[in-house]
Amino acid sequence: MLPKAKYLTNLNERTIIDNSDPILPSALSEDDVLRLIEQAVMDHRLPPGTKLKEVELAQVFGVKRGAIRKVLTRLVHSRLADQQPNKGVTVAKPSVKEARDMFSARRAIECSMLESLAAKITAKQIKQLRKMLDEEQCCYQSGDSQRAIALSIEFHQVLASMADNDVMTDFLNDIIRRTPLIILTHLGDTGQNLCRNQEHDAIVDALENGDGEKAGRIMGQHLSHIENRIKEEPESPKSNLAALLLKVPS
Amino acid sequence: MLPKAKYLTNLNERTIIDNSDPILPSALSEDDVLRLIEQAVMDHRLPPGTKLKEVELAQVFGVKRGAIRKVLTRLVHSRLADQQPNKGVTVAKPSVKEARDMFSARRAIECSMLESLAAKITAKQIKQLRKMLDEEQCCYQSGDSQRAIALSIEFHQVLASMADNDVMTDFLNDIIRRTPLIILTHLGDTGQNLCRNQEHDAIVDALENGDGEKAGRIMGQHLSHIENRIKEEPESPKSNLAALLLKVPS
DNA sequence: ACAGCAATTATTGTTAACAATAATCTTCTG
DNA sequence: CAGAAGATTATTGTTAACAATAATTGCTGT
Repeated sequence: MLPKAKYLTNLNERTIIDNSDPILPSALSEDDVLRLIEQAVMDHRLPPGTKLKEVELAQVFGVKRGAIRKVLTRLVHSRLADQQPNKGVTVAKPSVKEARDMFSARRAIECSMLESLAAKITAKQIKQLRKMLDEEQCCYQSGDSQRAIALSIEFHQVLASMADNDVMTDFLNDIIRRTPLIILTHLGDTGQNLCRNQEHDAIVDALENGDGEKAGRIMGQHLSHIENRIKEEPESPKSNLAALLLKVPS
Repeated sequence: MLPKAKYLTNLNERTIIDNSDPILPSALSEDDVLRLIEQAVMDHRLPPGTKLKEVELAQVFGVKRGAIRKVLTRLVHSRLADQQPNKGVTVAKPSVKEARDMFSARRAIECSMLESLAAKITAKQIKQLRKMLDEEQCCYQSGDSQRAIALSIEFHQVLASMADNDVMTDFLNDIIRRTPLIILTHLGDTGQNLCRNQEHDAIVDALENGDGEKAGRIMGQHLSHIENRIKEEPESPKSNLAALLLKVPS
């Protein structure tokens, strides 16, 4: 028998990115690896709680363990993953409190950004935003909901970049990257789109009229709508477990 | 001649924490080292632009280089330090834009927190806040301005912890840790206290009355006052240099 | 003197081997 | 068979040696 293949030994049945061929298109940089993992988390391909083993990841991406180690450190620092000493790192499972805090933070940041943006937004930027929303609508109607959701998220990020506050933008992007984890752990992978398109439209309308206060108010409601859909849901694991355990033989 | 001392070889004249004796009270943990460096930055003992050499730090703290390496990574990630590949890491020098963005972010976050805090703050917490402010005032009058400034900063942090939003609190603490760098690079080490005590008092008053909107408004003004003192100042290095170089012999 | 160049030193970056810990499997005994 | 004790394997954590790069020094010729 031949020895095991060099790159794909020891993989679970769930591979993270792609296991069709030995993944070495060239050397993957540390940033590349980080982005690939982040994207996998955001795309729900890497569910909360998944163990991220160092050697396995190193083999998958064809990099040294040290590189993976640094990437994991960064993931932990941005709270996309949890680390327990000597036990490894797993993709994070945000609590409901954390979810609530994150939405509250988003409201504060995004409303503030909209108010400053309304005062300086250009016609060209309005046009760009409308184009994005049109494209998103197209994707929904043509059934490409994966891309539609991505565009819906990107809408918020583009707004942030237009507001031109790097500190807030970084923070917001951190939160946005963590939101899919909330959805997945507290709502399940129902695949429903989470942004209401007409609210995005209304935000752009308010911005066009220079009404930052109104834009902020709509954004606040918009985020609350998303948050409420999550808060309604019971905390699945515990309740399920309890229901199973307490089932008395009748 | 004896060989060089084991722990204090190769140190610059500016030692970072203390060079009075070989610093090995026991093993310093990674977190300890991080906190010591952060504190040194916040206390203006480690001015912006200072190079943080790995081996030197390792000797100072009596830890391995690998540990320092991880600490530096964390400092860079929280933007207290800048890293250039193959050139090492230096204490960060925030730009004026970054300073402006940071204050804007602080306004958004702290105002939002105050509004939610006002709705739920307890009499006991009010008492705790007033006690802090009294103590701060005492320190000023007794000349212990170092401690007074620390208390002034802590006031903001305690407000955040009372608001009980972990996501915002983490973010705010990051920003607060970075503010001393702004002060130092754009205003110089004038040692003036940067928070107006009477504004802190007014914030507590508004909180006690449950008037979150007013508390937030005062906080916004309060932060603007601090920010303006910085923005007034010209960007020292460039302008000074130009003034010196362009001085024509008359 | 001083610009250019080579050699040296200093500093950061990487890696493979080792150590420590946790998880899993085996065996043994009641 | 249950379950504890021990052995084995798997995984994470640390370190010292090496490599790569940048900064410094010293030299040389004009």
